Amino acid sequence: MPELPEVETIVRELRKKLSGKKLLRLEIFDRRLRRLRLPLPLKISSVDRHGKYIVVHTKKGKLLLHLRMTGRLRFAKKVSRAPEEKHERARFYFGGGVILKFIDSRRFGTIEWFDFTRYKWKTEKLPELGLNPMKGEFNAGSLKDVLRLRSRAIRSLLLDQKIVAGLGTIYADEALWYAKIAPGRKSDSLTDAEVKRLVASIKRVLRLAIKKGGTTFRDYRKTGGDPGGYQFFRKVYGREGLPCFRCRGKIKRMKIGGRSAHFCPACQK
DNA sequence: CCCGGCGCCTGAGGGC
DNA sequence: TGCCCTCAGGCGCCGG
Repeated sequence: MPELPEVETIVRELRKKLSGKKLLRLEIFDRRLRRLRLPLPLKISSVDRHGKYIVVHTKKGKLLLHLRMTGRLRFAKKVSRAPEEKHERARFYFGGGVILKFIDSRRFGTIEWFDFTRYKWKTEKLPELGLNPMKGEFNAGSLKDVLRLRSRAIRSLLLDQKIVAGLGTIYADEALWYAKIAPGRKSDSLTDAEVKRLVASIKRVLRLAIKKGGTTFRDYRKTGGDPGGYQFFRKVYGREGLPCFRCRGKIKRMKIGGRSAHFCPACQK
């Protein structure tokens, strides 16, 4: 599941390879993407991340990609005419013989084009996002403010992209473990000290995961096909029944808000 | 407005 | 070995 660190890793690779290049041609293999139309050719000015969205900037508009669950981007040198991999959904051809494949077995991934001439008066279509955890705007004060407005399980709030942009199941669980906060705690019950720990924990785990190139649990790969490395540093995600690295308690898995959360009941309070 | 629940999808994995 | 069932989970949408 690509979350902020995985998307950031991909964005950095795309930025390096695509900045200044021209997108010449687009091939669509999946009916779900058939409505996508681009004013080609398009010169790529830069590549950015917004939460879990990949944003490709051009003068004419923005291309928004979301990998959802199983989406992958893979650079290729030479390709045959038909889709080469089982789940190749689209293919981008750039100048200089650079080819980028969009592969997505579950088909939840999206590619959207926001044309500047049109989206100026249709801004409501752009995804609405909460605090950016990699920026200074994300601090104990700002997080406390949004957490106090609600009374839901903290785990559910952390997954809400309108509250904090970029966390998914893996890093929400990891951050709560570092902060020693139980995932089921009501958001408005957190003390100032706990919110402070949570902010530090989120920043810490995201930074480490970016440094490791993300978590490869199943589908995620970098654009060259290599796996990330954070899975070797995991504290709770996917460690059900194994001993807690902090207190030796047994890691538990529990449904919270319909999604399974991993945590240590002994040391997360 | 807010929240919980469902649907979208397909492959993996468990039970028998 | 093979079949069937459940589960995985980001996010949009719907309805209470």
